[in-house]
Parts: sequence; C-alpha cells; structure tokens
Amino acid sequence: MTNSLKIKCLNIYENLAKEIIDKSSIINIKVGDLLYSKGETADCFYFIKDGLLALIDTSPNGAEILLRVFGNNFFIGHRSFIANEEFHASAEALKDSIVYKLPFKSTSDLLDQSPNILLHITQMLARDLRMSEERLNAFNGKRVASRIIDALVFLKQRQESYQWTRKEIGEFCGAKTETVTRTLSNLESLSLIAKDGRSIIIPDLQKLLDYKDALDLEA
Amino acid sequence: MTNSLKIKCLNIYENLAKEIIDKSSIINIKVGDLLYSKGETADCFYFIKDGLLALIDTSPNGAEILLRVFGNNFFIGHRSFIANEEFHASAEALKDSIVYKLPFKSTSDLLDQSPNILLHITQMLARDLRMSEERLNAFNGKRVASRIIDALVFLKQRQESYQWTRKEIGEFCGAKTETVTRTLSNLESLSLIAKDGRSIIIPDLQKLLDYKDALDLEA
DNA sequence: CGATAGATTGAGAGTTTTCAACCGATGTGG
DNA sequence: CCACATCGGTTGAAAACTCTCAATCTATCG
Repeated sequence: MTNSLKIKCLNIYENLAKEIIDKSSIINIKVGDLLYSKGETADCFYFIKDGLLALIDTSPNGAEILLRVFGNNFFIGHRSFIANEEFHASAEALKDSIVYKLPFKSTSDLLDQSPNILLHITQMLARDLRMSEERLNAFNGKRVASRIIDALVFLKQRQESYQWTRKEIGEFCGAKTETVTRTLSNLESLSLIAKDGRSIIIPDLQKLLDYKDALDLEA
Repeated sequence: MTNSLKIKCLNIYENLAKEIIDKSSIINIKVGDLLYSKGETADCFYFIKDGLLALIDTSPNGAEILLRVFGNNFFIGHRSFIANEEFHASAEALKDSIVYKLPFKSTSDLLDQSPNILLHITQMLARDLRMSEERLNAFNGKRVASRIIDALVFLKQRQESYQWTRKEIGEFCGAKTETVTRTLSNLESLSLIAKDGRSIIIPDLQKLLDYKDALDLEA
C-alpha cells in the first residue's frame, strides 16, 4: 500500500469515527462464519474495524475462488450496495473480526451524507476492477506457476501476519492445492523461496519476480 | 439491458448533450485503430457517440484477452481516469466509431460539475467488477464449452449487429479459435445453435443455457 | 501422545492447446 | 471476368499442462 493510500484510508477512518460510527452497529464475527451470503439483498455495507475477511464464490461443481481479501479499515459489501444488486459472492471471516454495519440506506444517501466516502469507494472499485481484469489476463495467458507467485506475493503483502495455506493460495489464483505444493517445492529447490514449517519466506522478492517475468515470456 | 438502465443511459446522454458536449472534442476512429494504449496516462475519458470498441490486454507471450466491450452511449477510459492510474489495457475500435473526449480534468472536477455522471460511472464500475469476478469464477471452475456459451450469448446481446468472429469469442472467454470452432460444431450437432455462413443463430436461448447449466454441474 | 488438518509425492487421466493442413468466402488488381 | 491473395473457419493428430486420486508424511494442538 502506498503512503498516500494509507493516509487516505486513515482519513476515511477518522471521518467514520467522528460522524458515523455511533450510528453503526458492531458485529463480532468468528473465524469461518459468514458476514453475508451470495444471493442476499445488499441493503447495507460494512467497515472492518479489526479482522480479516475474504469474498468467496463457488461454482456449481464445488470449485471455490477467493475473489478479494479485506483487512483492517477496509469496506466490504460496498460493491453490491452501490450496484444495487444481490451479493454475488459470500464474505467469510478468515479470523475473528470486528465489523461495523454502516447506517447508509442508499447510494444517494451516501453521496449526500459522505461524498468523500463515496469517492473513496469509487476509486476502490476502479482499482479492484483493474486487479480483477489483470487476473483475468493471467488466467488467460499465463502458467499456473506465474499465477501462484503472484498470489503468494499479493496475499503475503495484504496480510503479512496471516498464515496463508496452499489451499487458499490456490483458490486465489485458480490452482489445486497439490499444484501449489509442487510449484512451491520447485521454487524452493531454486532457492527463490524458503519454507519454515508451513510458512513461506521470500528471501529476495525481486529475484522471484524476475523469475516470474521469465516464465511469462515463454508461456 | 433492463429498462431502468436504458432510461438511465438516456438521461446521462441528455445530460451530456446539454451541458458538456460542446466542450468536448470529437474523435473519429477507424476500425482496428486504438483510442488509447496500455500504459498511457489517463488524463481524460471518453463517451461513445456511435460505434463499437473493445478493451484488450495482451500477455507478454502474446495471448490477447478481450476485457470489456463498449457500444453506443458507453463511457470508456473512465476506470483509469477515476483510479488516477495509467490505462491497464488498450482500447481498440471494432468498427469505425465517433467518440467524444470529455472535458473533465479530475475526479473531484467530475464530482463538482456532474455528480450524476460520477454516480452513473460508480455504478457501472460496480457492475463491471461483478462481471469480471464472475468471469474469474468461470475461468476457475468451468469448462471451456461453458465459457464459450456465456461469451457467445453476452457478445451477441451486447452488439446484435456485429459479426463476432471465433477468435474474438475465444479472446473474450480464454479459448483458442480452434476450440471455439470445435465447441460450436458440437453445439450445432446438438441443434443448440445453427450456423448461417459465418454468423451464429441461437434458436432457443433457454435450451442453450440449460445445456450450459448441466455442463457446469458435472465439470 | 494421539488426533487432525495441512502438506507432499507419485502415477495416470483428461481437457485444451499446438501445429499443420486444408477449405471456402470475400475482395482486389490485371 | 478471372487469378490470386487473404482472412476466417474447420479438422486431425500429437503434445502439454494441470488435475485427479490415492497414499504417506508432518506440523500443530488439545
């Protein structure tokens, strides 16, 4: 996260703290539980005071994909709220979390009361759309190994403290657990990563990304 | 497109016509030419008066993906403009088009001058993010045949009059031209589609979608 | 220490791609 | 009007990548 973005998040948070928080209800959600489910009406959205959640979609055959990951000071549920749609995926707590249910009733309500928050959310949607489309491009043209490296790097930097599993890394980038394991073992044998028990260490990020770039060229 | 959305687009267009169009410059763009290229700075965005454009990204190895398709009365370039980022993909004219280059200088400029347009764009971003994530889910858990059917149906309804090629259908859903051909031939042999020269006819949309749903279950 | 979830490894299977050849329609210049 | 180039489409056979399934191992925790 860039510095300016960090500052913007803090501003949003300050903003929320001053004006809105007391009108919100506080939700405590336990690891593994859902904040909301795919298909439900999005008549509100949320702000994560402290925690880690993931937006997860499931294919009819059971395949799961981790669409987005939300940490402290992130909004969640805003996409469906803004689009005036049902939730298109489910929000699951990856660890015990504290979430505010925000008091806005409609998008124009949000525009009237807190245009800065609306602007912030608009920009977040624009960035998330880019990231989603970059992932589409990766699914289309790149090898699993490349996608796994991307997922590893992204998830680690999004939540350094969380122990991401092979399954979750695979669900983020469209790979099976076994494929993630094999790829990581290969990367370890190339000294591009190291393993400490179940956790993964990246000794030299640039070397890892250079290796990925080489993969992308030949794929 | 729902009726309410259609009305909203018209309103936006009326709005543009009255206040903004005369401050815009008109761009004529020929089929195959680029409105903008990946990596360029997005210091403005555009409105399509008449035409058809596609947002296309390319992998380092040359694989192309058709990220979005824009017809009459669509904005284009707004994502990068709003996010304050470089264009993450290139915009190519699929047929000769007339495009307005809009006069807004920044997102807050847009908020001040035309909050309705900002709201419209925000909602469009939210819907496009859903669609992109639904495609990620399809890449992850569904067969090519399923994705090809989705692409065929979506592209046809987005621009009925345009003759979509096998290559374009494949680039929209992550399949090679030959795979699209094979899949379409198979669908034809099942009487789920018909071919008239190069164009594809869907005699019974519901039957086709039912077939797709069955595919998704067993995949 | 045993139980359990997560990780690893191997062998075989399956889907989609790759490569190459060929067809057919469309359009252009001589 | 024909010859020919070109673009899009079709088909087949072989190759490649990733998955599936099954067995085994090992962190981690009560």
